[in-house]
Amino acid sequence: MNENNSSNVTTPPRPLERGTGGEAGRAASFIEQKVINDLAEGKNGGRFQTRFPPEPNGYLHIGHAKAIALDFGLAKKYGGTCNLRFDDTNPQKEDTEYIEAIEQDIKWLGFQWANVYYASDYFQQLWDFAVWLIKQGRAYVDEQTSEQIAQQKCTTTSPGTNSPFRDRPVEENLRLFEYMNSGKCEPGTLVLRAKIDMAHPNMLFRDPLIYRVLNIPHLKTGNRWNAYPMYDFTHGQSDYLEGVTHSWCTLEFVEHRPLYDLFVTWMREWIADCGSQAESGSQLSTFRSTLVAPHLENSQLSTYQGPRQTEFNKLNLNYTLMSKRNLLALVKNGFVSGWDDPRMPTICAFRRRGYSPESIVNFIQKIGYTTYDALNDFALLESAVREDLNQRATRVAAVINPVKLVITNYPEGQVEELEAVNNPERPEDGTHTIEFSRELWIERDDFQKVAEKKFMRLAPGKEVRLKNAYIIKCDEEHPFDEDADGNVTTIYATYDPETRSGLPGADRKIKGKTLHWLSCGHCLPAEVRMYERLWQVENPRDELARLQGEGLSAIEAMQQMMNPDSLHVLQHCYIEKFVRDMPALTYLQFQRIGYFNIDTDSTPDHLVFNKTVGLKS
RNA sequence: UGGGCUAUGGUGUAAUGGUAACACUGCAGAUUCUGGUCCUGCCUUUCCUGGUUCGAGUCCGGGUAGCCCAACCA
Repeated sequence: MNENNSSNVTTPPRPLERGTGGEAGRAASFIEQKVINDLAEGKNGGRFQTRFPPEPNGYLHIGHAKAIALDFGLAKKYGGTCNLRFDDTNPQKEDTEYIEAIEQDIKWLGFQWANVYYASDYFQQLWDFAVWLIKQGRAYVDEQTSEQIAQQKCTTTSPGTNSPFRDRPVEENLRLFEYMNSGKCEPGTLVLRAKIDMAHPNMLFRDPLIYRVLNIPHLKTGNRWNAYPMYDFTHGQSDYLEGVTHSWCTLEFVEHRPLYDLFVTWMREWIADCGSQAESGSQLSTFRSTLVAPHLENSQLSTYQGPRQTEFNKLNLNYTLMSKRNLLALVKNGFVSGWDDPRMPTICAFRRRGYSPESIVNFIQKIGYTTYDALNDFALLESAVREDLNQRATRVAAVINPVKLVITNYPEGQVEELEAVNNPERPEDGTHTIEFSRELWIERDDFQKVAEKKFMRLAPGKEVRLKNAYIIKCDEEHPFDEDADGNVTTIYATYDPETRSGLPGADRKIKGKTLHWLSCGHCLPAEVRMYERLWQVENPRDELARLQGEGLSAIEAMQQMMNPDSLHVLQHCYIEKFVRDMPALTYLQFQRIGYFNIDTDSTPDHLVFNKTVGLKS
């Protein structure tokens, strides 16, 4: 190999500002402002703790990246801690596959958790708390069907009515709650409900279900539990038990906040009550430190004011469907090749597609955090990825729609080694060698039999420069061969030996542009996968709802919205030998075409590339 | 026929009662051995309506529009 070949073919990640907003010139979001204020006021003794709480029921998508950048990003920026907590309260949808993928994606994005917790870690405390609520007369076992319960909750516009089981005696409630968890209780027959207000304007307060029977083994707790707590009865309490100070979530949870606060308040009462029944002060202290935020010092516990939920707008992107449920349907129905199909909005898909983690995080910074339900233009994301890849991608020549070009005055059998810059944005990345010879591949699009008005590339009698090589001129007498259908099969040109890049004669100015090219005898065949948007409608979320409202199934609606041309596999492409042994996911720029990366399917004997995003044109 | 949240150029975001700005998109130009990058310029903005105030995008009232809530999902 040539000495010029640079050793750092894969460009190392640039050091990057990881703060969430607040960089020079950028105002802090309202969320960040609250953190700044809380810390300035010395709330929670100056302690600051967040959590990222995914349910392990699917892969993370770019919407999660927005939450991740906030939860982890602000914790890091302001000296707090962020824990990863799996909200694993529904064993019917959860899988360890997802747990591993979620951890991998968070790390890939460049963030670190302090601890990994599971909501299921607190099942015992939640159970004990529920028992206490029953004893307090604040919870009861209902044995109506879900339809009956729904009917009694009534509609958003009119008050509900009480369950006939609302005033069941405490002893009976305790017995039935125990039975719910026995494994003998038929799922769907009994639920535990909090006794609040069936006429409350907030539907969530109409005696919410807090425990249901599933009789399904749990990833973490196995067969220990058969009755499982619901989200609203778990989330705030988990935050509290962990010592979370700032609990951030998306806007659809705004009306959950009063319930969140209520259950946290009740839990404080329960803990205080347990404490008052303890026999001595030291036991109380022991009890508190075991139960509440075990990692916290007593002094930190004493200043802990409890978690505060704040909501921000989730990420919506045009031409993108984000909900995990629908992404799962795409995978299950084979509409895409998997969770990491490069057309998916998942983190793993963006990784495979060639997006850098920095570009995703930068995009998140740019769109910010507000309480407005925005629909972001995908161009904002593409601009972020181009900005980052322009700095780091290794430039190579690839011809994706080849046509043969013969340099008629170049000696047959002669081969020259020329120098190509790896990245003009980073001279320190060095150069590599390319071969020039009589027969070359160029892009079919770079030649026109009769040049259009603004066409500045190759055409009969016209001059262009071949990148890093010579100025050539297309023959006027016999410029090309064509087949019976008029397709050009070979183009003929002559080169000007004085104009080789680096020679004095190379400075000659010509009208034509600079073309990329490959020597036929010195390049490799390649498969290139070109992607377009998966959806043809700008707002798939709303359109899906609309079509389903018209009676279509989700599958039918998705088929109707899907872009039939979202994937083009180009089998007969050529690329420089330079890339042959580069690792999968290497960031590349195919000069004059776009940013590409090496697919995870690629092998040295069968190179496969994904189009990340095109160059601006 | 209830409750909650929201409204600033085509898109997103800022302006914390005091000159409406930044990025993206689009258009035009300059430079260019990538029709890329870099550089220059341009286009386009406070939902409506009352009020408070010396002064309102910002505060208040009334409209209008959009989103969320009637899962044994999270």
